[in-house]
Amino acid sequence: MSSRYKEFSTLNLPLTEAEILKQWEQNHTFEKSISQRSGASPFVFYEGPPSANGMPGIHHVISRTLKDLVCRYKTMQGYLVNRKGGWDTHGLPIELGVEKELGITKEDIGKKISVEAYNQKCREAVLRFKDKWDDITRKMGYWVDLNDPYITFKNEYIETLWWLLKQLYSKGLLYESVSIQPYSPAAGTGLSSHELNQPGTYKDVKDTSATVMFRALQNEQSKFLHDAVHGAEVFFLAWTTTPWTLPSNLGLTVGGSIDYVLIQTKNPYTQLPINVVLAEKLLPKYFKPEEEIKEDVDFAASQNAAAGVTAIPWRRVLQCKGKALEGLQYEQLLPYEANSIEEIKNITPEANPFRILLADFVTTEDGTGIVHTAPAFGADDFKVGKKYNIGILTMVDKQGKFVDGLGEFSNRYVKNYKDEEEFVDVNVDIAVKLKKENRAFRVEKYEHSYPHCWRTDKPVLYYPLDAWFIKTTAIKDRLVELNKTIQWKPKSTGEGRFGNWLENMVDWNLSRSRFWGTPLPIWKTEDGESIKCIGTIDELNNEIKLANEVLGADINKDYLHEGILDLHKPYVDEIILVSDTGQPMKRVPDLIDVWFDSGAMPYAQWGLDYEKLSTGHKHPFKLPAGVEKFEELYPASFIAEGVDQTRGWFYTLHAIAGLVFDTVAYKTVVSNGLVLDKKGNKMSKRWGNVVNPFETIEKYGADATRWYLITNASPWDNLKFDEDGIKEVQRKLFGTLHNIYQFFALYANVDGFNFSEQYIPVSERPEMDRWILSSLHTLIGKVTQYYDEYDPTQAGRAIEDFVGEQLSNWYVRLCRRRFWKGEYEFDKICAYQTLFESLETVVTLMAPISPFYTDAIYMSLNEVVKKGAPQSVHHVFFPKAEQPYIDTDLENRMKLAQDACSLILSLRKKQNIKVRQPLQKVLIPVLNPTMKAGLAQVENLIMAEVNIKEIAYLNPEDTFIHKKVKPNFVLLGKKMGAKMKAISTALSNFSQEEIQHLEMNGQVFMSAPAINETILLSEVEITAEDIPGWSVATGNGLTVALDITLTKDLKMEGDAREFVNRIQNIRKERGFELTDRISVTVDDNTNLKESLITFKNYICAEILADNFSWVAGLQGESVIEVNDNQLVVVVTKNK
RNA sequence: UGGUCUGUAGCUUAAUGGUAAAAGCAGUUGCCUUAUACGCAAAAUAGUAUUGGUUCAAAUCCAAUCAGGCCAACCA
Repeated sequence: MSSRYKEFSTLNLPLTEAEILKQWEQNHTFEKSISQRSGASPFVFYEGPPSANGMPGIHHVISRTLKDLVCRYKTMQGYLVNRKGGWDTHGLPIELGVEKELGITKEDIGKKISVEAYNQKCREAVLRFKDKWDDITRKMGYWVDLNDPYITFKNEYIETLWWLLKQLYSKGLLYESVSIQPYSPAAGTGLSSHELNQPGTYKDVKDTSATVMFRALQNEQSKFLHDAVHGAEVFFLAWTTTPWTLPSNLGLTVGGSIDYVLIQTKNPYTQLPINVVLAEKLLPKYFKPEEEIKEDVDFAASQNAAAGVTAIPWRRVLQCKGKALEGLQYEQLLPYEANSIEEIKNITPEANPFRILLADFVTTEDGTGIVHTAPAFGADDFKVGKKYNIGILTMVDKQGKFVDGLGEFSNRYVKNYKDEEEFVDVNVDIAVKLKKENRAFRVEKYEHSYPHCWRTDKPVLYYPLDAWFIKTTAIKDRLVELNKTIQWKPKSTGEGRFGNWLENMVDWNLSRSRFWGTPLPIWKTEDGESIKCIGTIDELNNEIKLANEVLGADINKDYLHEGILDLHKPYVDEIILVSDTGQPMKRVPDLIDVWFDSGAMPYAQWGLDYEKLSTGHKHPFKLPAGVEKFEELYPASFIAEGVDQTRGWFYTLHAIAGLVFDTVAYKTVVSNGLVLDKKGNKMSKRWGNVVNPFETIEKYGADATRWYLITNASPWDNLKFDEDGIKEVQRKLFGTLHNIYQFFALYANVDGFNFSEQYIPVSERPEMDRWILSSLHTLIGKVTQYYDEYDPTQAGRAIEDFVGEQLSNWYVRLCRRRFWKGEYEFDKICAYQTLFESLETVVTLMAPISPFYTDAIYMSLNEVVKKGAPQSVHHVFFPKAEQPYIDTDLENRMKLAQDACSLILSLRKKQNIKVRQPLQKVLIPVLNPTMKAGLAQVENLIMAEVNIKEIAYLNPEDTFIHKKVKPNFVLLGKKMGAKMKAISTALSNFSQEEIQHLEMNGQVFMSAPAINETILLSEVEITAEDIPGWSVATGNGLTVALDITLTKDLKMEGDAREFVNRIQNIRKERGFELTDRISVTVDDNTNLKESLITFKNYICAEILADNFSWVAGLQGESVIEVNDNQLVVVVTKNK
């Protein structure tokens, strides 16, 4: 135990942090913070795994600070908070990175490089920046266990994923279906949404668009249409920008509540009379108002109109809602062998195509309000097509050309995918054919933005691809219900963004056709009749042997002895299983969505426990030492990530937990906003405005950075990152704290204070001490509440205010003398104990947010004062707000004193009178006895602080003061409502007599016609406004008047004080110790002699002078100036 | 395009629907110190993106618009 408090030189956060970090590592401070809580109730935290294949950025620092501070706080609250780290290691970004590095594309994999070698590369790339991540984790002070992290590419991890998938499969929640995905025929590959979001993907192109006519079948259901036009043909108009999808058409979709009209008109190309149906709102797009005909005329007669006449007369015949059209049938537009009804039924036996369907995605913005629906080539089309079971036709192959059996269009590319010079756009030919057949109503070029493949620059198609899905929609309602039990910060993300997402959820498309990821554990026979879903490695190994036994010789021969060693491609794909009927089964080549990896982390981080598995345990997962039940680790009490994870991790965690275990995965989730640059732009490498967290931490320290990130904006708001903000935190908060500590250490070392004296009960301490301790405990209460509400921003701001305003600027400043004056006895000990306690407590409150410097102070304090204190601030229990300490009245009257001082100082400033110059008197009007009593208790303080000799009070009944009255709007507003305006005006016009009357009687009846109400004294606020004839200042309901007369005595005292100040400066300049005694000699020839002699005793006491003498014509090195008088002095240190 | 969040002094943030919109930073002026120019004080700076509405009372509630962020999409 040291006997002296460590005294630091100037504040150097980065240096201090490095030392603390070393100590933490030597003393295993983090590990102990957990082991010390063993047996305590757990607070479960999940670490969202970062991907270590890129450099960490400042945005990682903010979300990790948030996680860290909650975990530290909960630890201090007495919980056991385990923090297992993890790494996300699969996924597209990693693959793309490797492809870029190797200079290859997806198509080259398996050709130029084997899948085995490629995956090996990925495995190496995955943890490329692990060192950097580990480094930032250390340096920023993020406490997480990185010794035993979960890693998503490990077999045990993948195995758990398989087990989960098998649970889903067994419940019938995992199924294969077709999904419509972006596909690049030129590159021969599907595109991920990530690839589609590359810049420049969407380009404006001009395409041939056609409004085409589908002929309605005449039957009972369509009678109302045909009757309206005397049995003539009726056509549905539909618009498309992709005529090549027309041979695959199987339906027409309308909006149920949209108004449609039947129009009698002529085909502009053939001039034949026709009747068409389209949305009423879109009539102006096709017909001119002036050409509308109201009466029933013979349209066929106008057929012979002169050539060149472009007018298209039209007439409304009938109007109906889309709902009325539902189920109407129409004739196939472009029938060929390949898309005959027999072929359609071949693919989908129960198909019932060529009907009108209802869906709510139909709008009346474009086209005709009737949407041509080809289920193969649009996600919406597919969805509505499936609902109505209209089948599916894919008349375009994977190269992007029409299939055989489409007549003249067979084998033609639908877009110029091969860069043919003679390319003739098949879309134009289709349009021409339809024009000739009286099936096109309008054909034109249409410019729109359309996605293109980023590799080949060719247009992308939406194409049906086989995929495996998780039937999340099956438990949609349950997921919505469970979500309501989750505490979201901010609330709106949970209710709005996440809630909406759940409401509009679709099944989870799990398939990815990539190479580096968790393989889908599903094997199928060639004919697809038989399917096996594998749940564990053991199960797979048994199946491997079984297949070898049944199918014979070479099957799985490499995997017979040790079983499978790596669950990745290509090995899993080499394994052939056998069906119950003896057929060989191959694995479905897909990988699963990486989001399943991270969403399954609550289970997979532990791995499967075979023993529990064999007994059918509900949670067959391994458990870390000391944990008895899985329930101690699940669900999470708290998780936090960026708001961009809403549809990512937050969703997959929620979905998997709901699907497999019917619970939530987390009880509280904080989604933090993004970090923008100081102009509010998103940080991106392209803009070069990315902030390097290493540099920031090195420059300003992790503590200041963390504090800034947390207190500048609420975590869920976006943060505009500005270095100047960190500087300010460093300077203001940490600088101030540092000075307070330094001040304490300096004097405590002089006096040898080490808290060995008995703890002095608060009630016995001086008012100032009771005040700061009361404020401190009020602060503890606030901070605890804010932390508990996951609102560290408010907690931090409250602490900042306390440290800066209360502790430093008021308590320490006013109490300085107590530390250096007088003997080491009661008052001094009180001061030390109080300041010690305040410092220790305040660093404890701050510790979760900025863990380093607070620990440095904590340790320094307790190196001298070891009251059996724990080794680190992170091991102590969070302070509790103790009611006995809290004295609200005291805090209020101190506030009064602070306000009074502030006002008096502002008056001094106005009059240009220095604080060192004493003044005689200040006048304060008091409005009620409470105020007077309060002020009276702090008047000594005020007088000392502003250097005034006396305070006089003006009583309420004193007519000397000008008062003003105004309503208390909160109270009166509710009661008076509409009369408020009149009351407010009337009150402001009150005379001084009326106000006094109100004060004496406690109420007043206002008889103005619009009011007629009695107003109570408690319902108004009376303020003193002015004291005629005095120099006054008003603020915060307080008024002060200053007597600025300078008497001779005051003047002399002022001189003395100035003199003291100059001598103190000399002491400091010469580097004297605080306790050194001195002798002072002053030149006899000065106007100040009278002042100095009068106050000689005071002066000597202040400057610790034993001798004070006068010499005429003194020569010396020090010439000082006191109130415009030059003066030579000689100061010498006494031996 | 849809959903959602945000918009307050030059900048960063405050303000249970309650009436001269509060701070800090930067700039200006002056000042203190046996902890502190990393400090203290003063003056100045906005009428709360816009437009309407509800209300005795709106930065705050409602609607629309505009701008920005995020998420999802881009489908005829």
